[in-house]
Amino acid sequence: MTTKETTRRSRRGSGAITLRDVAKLAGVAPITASRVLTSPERVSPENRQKVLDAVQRTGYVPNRLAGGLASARSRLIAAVVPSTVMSVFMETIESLNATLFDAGYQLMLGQSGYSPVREELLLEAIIGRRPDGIFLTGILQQGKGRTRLLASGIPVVETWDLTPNPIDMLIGFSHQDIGREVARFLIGRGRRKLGMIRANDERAGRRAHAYAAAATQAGLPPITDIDVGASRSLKSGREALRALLEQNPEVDAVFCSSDLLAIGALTEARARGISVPEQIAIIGFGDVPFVADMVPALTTVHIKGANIGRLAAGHLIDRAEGRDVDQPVIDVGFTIIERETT
Amino acid sequence: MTTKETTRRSRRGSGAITLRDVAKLAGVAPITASRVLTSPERVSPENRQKVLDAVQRTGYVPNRLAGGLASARSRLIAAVVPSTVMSVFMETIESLNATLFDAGYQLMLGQSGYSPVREELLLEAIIGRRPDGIFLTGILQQGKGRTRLLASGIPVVETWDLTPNPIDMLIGFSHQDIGREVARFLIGRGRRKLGMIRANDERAGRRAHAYAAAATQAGLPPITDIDVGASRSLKSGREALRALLEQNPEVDAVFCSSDLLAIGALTEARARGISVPEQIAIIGFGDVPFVADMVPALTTVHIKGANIGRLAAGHLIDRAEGRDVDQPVIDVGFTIIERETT
DNA sequence: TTGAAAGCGCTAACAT
DNA sequence: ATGTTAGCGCTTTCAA
Repeated sequence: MTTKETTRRSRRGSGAITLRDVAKLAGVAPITASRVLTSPERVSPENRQKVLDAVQRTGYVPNRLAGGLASARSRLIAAVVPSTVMSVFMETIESLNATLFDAGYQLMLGQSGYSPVREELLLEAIIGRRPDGIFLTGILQQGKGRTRLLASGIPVVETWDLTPNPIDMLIGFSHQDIGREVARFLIGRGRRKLGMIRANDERAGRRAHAYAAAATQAGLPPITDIDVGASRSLKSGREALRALLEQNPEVDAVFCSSDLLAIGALTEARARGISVPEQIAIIGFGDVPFVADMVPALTTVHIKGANIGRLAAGHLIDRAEGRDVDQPVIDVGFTIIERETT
Repeated sequence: MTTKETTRRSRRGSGAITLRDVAKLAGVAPITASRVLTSPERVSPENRQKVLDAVQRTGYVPNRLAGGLASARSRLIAAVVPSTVMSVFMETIESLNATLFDAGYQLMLGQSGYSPVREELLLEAIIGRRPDGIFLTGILQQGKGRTRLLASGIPVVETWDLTPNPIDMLIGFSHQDIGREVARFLIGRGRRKLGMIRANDERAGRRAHAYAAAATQAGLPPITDIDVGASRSLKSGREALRALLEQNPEVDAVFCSSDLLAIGALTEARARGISVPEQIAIIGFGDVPFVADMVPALTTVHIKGANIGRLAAGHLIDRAEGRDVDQPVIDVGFTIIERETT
């Protein structure tokens, strides 16, 4: 009775039920209760039942902050995306999240907003949470962010791109190949005056370069390239087609850096009575869910976004659980889906 | 020299730089280093500088798991959305996330996938992380989830709906009012045979009911209601319009439960040579970014999604920091934006 | 203004 | 199979 185990302490704490409470109620040591929840097979059926009953009765929900701190495994995965609204990446995030959740991991979402400054801050915030893995949309070439990530030792998977020197794991495809193949595709269908409408992000830039190079290599005149800046809206697609036609009225094919821009171009073409694909062929990028069912259905470059998410989740989980990843770099490729606009 | 401070312990720990390391390097106590990072004004300029230097030199990133555990403030906010792909909620999530990030909070994203079972599991996983606040898309009527949330004591904001008995805070609008006003809007423009195309979610159901009731009340024949199930694709919008016309060839106005369904209906109408708005008026819901610039531009119900996110973040942060929220329930309303399809 | 001590709630390590 | 002990890395409390 003079022992201190019933002593008031209580100047801190959230007041929530703890593992201690559960263990006390079940009449076992805290570690036994802990084992019931993490490796039930290592506890006798009787004790297991007692603990589970206590959990039920108290409505106990384990504090993963504490668990993560003690075990150095947060079961948190962080994902960085440039943007979430109408973004081609969300399919990837959705499957990433679903796969992670089923394996007992939680997703933290960060938006870099296409800004390097913000990305820097974001990475610091992320590392502070000690996630078991980090998912990056795109790749991270040199810079402070890359250094920090490397130093953190946290498993990283870069995606939606390819690079000879990934930080760690990589699941993507070649933007250069896409640009080249789209050019060949259009040329193969008799197009000769190629145009491009694109947002000014780095990946779209690489697609554009390869596209232009392939055109030149085929002996065509230089492509007409319209940069819409940061905006990826349907509206800027419309405006861009207008600008494109002004610069080069003879253009007979346009590669757009996103489906939304392509729909904008398509809309503008229709508004001007330009027939697609007869006078102008239009091809998008991303194959967002609804472009297949429009009239005319959009020809576009399909990326298996959900697949990227699933693979990335698998890799990250493997690494988090100490398993080796046999194929740390995967090229998931792409497909040009021909529909009615080419 | 016989003190234990230099004793090897090292059987645990992640090996990362800790506050201890920084403090040692700066020649101060850990708590002083801690203060530099949380309340710098309480530390002398000299010590402050020494600590900041040490942070720089070591590349120290505070472990927020440990901080959260010690302070009972995780600076984590959890958000539950039904889906992320092409979803009208993403604008809300984006502004929620941005506002939270600027205030030093991190967002955890959970997908309920429109399934109550999954939602249940998700809530348990979320509560386990001890977030400082929870953002819910939609409202949570009775059920285990609601009970658990209430029991957790975590601040909750429900959104995108209204209810007389919110769990805690609420930022939304009335789906019933929308249904009624859309009906009145169409009737006011001379439409008499109203149709509805909708996904089978509960909120769309309430809009549909009010819409139907308003039609009946105005002395119109019963509306024709097409349920597309769980699918919200453009394709199902097309199929739905087909079904609608089969059931009721005379229909002269269609209210769709999402913009994507509306675009589907629009597409099908065009494919069949039905002129919009002359023969059929079409109105959507959500006002996703690009429907304003299509041809024809879609008439739709606009919700200030970004506003909901910002307000919700503000409320959650206020509550997390112990401030009172003077307007825990906010009706952000809606606007019918008339464009070219009505 | 600074620091020592004592935890936050959990789990790894080492017994038994 | 179960328990004891000692932390994880930080912050609160209390004292100087």
